[in-house]
Amino acid sequence: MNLRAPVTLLDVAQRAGVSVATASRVLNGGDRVPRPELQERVRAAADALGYTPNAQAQALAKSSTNVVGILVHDIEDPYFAAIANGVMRAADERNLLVMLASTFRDAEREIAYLASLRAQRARAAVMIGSRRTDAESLARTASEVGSFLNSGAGLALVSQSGMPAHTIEPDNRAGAAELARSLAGLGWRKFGILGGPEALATARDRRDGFLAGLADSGLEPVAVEYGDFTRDGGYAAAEELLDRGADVDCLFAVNDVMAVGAMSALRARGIDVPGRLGVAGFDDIATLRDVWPGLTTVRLPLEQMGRRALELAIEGGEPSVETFKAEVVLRESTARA
Amino acid sequence: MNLRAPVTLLDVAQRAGVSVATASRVLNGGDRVPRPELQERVRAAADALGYTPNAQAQALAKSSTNVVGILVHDIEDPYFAAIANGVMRAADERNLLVMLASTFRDAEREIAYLASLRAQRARAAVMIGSRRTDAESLARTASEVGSFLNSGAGLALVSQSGMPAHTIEPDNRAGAAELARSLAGLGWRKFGILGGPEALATARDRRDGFLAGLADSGLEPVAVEYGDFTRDGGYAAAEELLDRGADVDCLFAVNDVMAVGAMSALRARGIDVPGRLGVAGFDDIATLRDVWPGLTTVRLPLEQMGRRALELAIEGGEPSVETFKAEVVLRESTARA
DNA sequence: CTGTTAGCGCATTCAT
DNA sequence: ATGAATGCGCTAACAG
Repeated sequence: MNLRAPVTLLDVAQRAGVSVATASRVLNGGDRVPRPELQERVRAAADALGYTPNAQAQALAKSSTNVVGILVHDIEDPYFAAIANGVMRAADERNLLVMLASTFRDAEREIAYLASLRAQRARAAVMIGSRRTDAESLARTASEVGSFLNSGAGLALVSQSGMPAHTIEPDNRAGAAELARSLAGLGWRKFGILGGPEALATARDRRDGFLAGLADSGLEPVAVEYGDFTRDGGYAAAEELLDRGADVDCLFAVNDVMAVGAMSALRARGIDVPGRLGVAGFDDIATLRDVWPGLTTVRLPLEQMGRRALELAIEGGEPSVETFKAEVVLRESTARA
Repeated sequence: MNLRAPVTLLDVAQRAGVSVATASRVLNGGDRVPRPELQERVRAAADALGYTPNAQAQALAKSSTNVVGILVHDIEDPYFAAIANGVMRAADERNLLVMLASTFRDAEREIAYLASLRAQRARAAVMIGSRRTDAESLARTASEVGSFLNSGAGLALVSQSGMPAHTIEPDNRAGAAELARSLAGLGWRKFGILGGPEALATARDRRDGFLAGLADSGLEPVAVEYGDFTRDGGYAAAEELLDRGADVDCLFAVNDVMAVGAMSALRARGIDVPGRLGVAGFDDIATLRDVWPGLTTVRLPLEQMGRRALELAIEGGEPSVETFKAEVVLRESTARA
């Protein structure tokens, strides 16, 4: 009740006329509990004084915390938000506190955050999103990942393989391949691919999968254009491709936000979708399910992937790899007249 | 390097042949630094051993942490994600670690999280989003807020007034009023309002502001329908309003996600926007800027609001109220033929 | 300038 | 069943 009055366990114990040990036992549980009468006395004293255990001290004493970390590239990107949401729900169910960091796609920042989590003695961490395959920074990240693991904490990565930790992989290749076959089945023939940065495994896999799917249908892309893995990247790539005068009838963007950017670019040029050009994306971002024409895409169980990642990170054990299937969702943006 | 080997400051000190105090001084800084030679010895020993300071112990020793908390209703909602992003950027600049909790709109959970932050001795916290004005739970929240503040931590609320802490308020009323006047100026006359839960101040203020703006133009709404503050809420409210056969020519949804839901409902019924019905929202969610027809809305400086909230929370001091202006953004969804 | 020492708040043996 | 004492890892006086 008083201003700035750090009430400690000792205060509570004294007011209740017991030892700190006893107070600790009733307020924390775990151990064999004291006699009912004492319990009440302690509890009464505790909230009379407005006692709040000092989590830092507890952590130090039992050398273990209940905090887990989440690393994402950008929490505003709905893809990451969805996965992070799954991690957070799972954490909440286990009474774990979450430290969330947005790395803004900066490898240095990411490494620094991981180190911070280690300093916090976090119980586990989940890293979401694929890293650029730049040899040097990848090595430095791997090194920090090693230290993290060695500290005894658990770790799981989503969409990033090659690290000695649990891995959750969306089946990007298979999903993209199936999408390609579905699109071909619909009658589309002249495909243009809007790829992401070559350094991102996720972007590469989706492109390659799509290519493989086309091949299955005896087709190959008319054009491939690359851009950032963002809305603006999709917009720019689409413009580029159009400027080059590529003779395409359907565009596949390696993720939904790029696809939406591309649709805006087409609209700006008065190109009707799907009338003159079909458009498809990947992810099935919930927030984008109401765009018009409805975007054909490949659905990923984002939230579940997040949940599972946390479970694996907490469980620890030998590194494992779990793949989550993707499912094609056909909507109006690729409907044939 | 070794598995599960908690390297402590003492280990480093011994290996460097100095005292823990010295080791602490060079590894942490702050104090006057020891002679260069010792510094190197300590640093060398530190990373030879792979030393990582124990943040818990540090916090306990200097009774202060560098963690701040963020409470949002739902991190998947782009509105919250945008504000949280601002908070996180500001935190990053100050080298503060962020604990993020999604309360899933559960008051109990929110209170529990605040208590956890207190237990963690968080330096400050930012609560985003307006709470339901349910008397009892509001009182309990207020109580926990009081405790939090009393613990010496800073606090700032975004979109929630009435608490004895710093407050960031978007100017919902003025923004909605200006939107109403703009729309009226465009020639729209028969307005339907898709309101949010009456218990949410944000939803109420926007509706009331819109009403006031209409009044300024000598108009009043033809119909008002309420729904959840979500995409589905907007969809349902729009259907409801249509089913009642309300004679409207323009719909105002109190936020963008509701507006987008409403647009889908209209589309499902073959109602052209803006041909037969205009539609407007509020927030100017970035992810929705590519919907078609482009959604007329009211832009809020979401990220800046988040940044400012953190600054205020960290600064502490007397509770203040800062209002952020909103700006009408006219797009195709309310264009008159 | 550097080393010694006493807490920080709590969990936990070990006695009683 | 309870209390006393020790240590968790580190910082901050206080000495030397």
